[in-house]
Amino acid sequence: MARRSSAETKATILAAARERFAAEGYDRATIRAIAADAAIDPSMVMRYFGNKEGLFTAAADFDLRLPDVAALPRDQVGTTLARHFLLRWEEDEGMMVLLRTAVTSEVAVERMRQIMAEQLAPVVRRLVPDPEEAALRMGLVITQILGMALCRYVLRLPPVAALTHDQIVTWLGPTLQRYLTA
Amino acid sequence: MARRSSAETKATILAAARERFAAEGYDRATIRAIAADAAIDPSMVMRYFGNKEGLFTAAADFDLRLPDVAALPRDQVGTTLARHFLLRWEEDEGMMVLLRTAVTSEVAVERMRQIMAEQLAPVVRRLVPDPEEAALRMGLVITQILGMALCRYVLRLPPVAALTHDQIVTWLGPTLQRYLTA
DNA sequence: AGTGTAGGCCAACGTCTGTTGACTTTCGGA
DNA sequence: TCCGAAAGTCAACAGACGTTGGCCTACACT
Repeated sequence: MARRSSAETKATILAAARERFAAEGYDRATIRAIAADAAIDPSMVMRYFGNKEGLFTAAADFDLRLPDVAALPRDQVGTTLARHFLLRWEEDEGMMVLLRTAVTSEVAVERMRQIMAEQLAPVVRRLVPDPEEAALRMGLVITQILGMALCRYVLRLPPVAALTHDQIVTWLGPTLQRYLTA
Repeated sequence: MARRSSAETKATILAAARERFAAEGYDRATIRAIAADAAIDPSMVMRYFGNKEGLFTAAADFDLRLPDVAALPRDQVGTTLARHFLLRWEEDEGMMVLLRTAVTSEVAVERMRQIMAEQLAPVVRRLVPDPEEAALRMGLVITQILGMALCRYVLRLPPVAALTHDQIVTWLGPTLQRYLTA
């Protein structure tokens, strides 16, 4: 049996962890199950990631890859942002990991605040110079974005899951536009 | 030691369960902890509610108490709904129970779908007669409402938690108005 | 060929969980 | 006064979990 390299195994475990955390949340995603998915012994997970929290931290790391919306025509900010987040949710499991786990784990909430502050806040601040108002605007935007993600990908509420990409962009775009520029 | 009646004990357990489920979610809210809060033996919980799922079902039962928005002036639907949900979130722990647990438990999701269908759908359908369009409108509304509740009460994101009631009504009202009537 | 080391496995630990059944205590009605 | 049902306690079960330490084994380098 060919033996895997350290880096390969680590990547395999991480991929399995991301899937499990995204699908089941922190508590129900057991190390034993993740190890089984990766076709490895549970003790290897500990070797590479220290403990469960370490594994989670590695699995919940991601980049929003936000475009510089301040460079766009001002009236396209809302729809552009809506479309961007929609694609991002569907291609990066890390975002789902964080949303699912943040509800039960204080560590995950802290990580979410951090990502907001580091990745979303600077972009918003380029649109809204006043810091206090920028915080307000960002807060409103995040409620609508996370609300859509929650209902569509986590809860899978039928009327929301049935929406097409174009419908979502058409309806959420103006909302985000108003929250940011009105 | 004065002995409690069956109904009293059951109510005490239920109150403790609601608090624990709302604060910690389904998995972390243990029967032992709930029983301790109610100053009772864990086995009594089983006696009164059968099993953990039965206890949860009882704790997650609640009424949205939606007003008949179709009777209002049409342009006040959005703000009225925003204000109503805001108050409802803050006075009924049952809603928090369901939101927190729905993220990890399929049973809770099913219950949430049911409440939407039974309590929210009829109200929306009085505003939007066409059933297919009513489903679309309701879906949009629920994303914004749950998104706000998630960010404010569960994740406690600072910019969202800092909002006043009036700010929320002022900003979310027009959004809901557009989702329902535009 | 020999050997050190990195990758991997196995068995077990202590703890916590939901759940069960048998036992004890209280109290209201015949 | 007695007695049976109701309210409550106690101890234990079986399973799952995160985590640990010891042991094996294949491979690269001398």
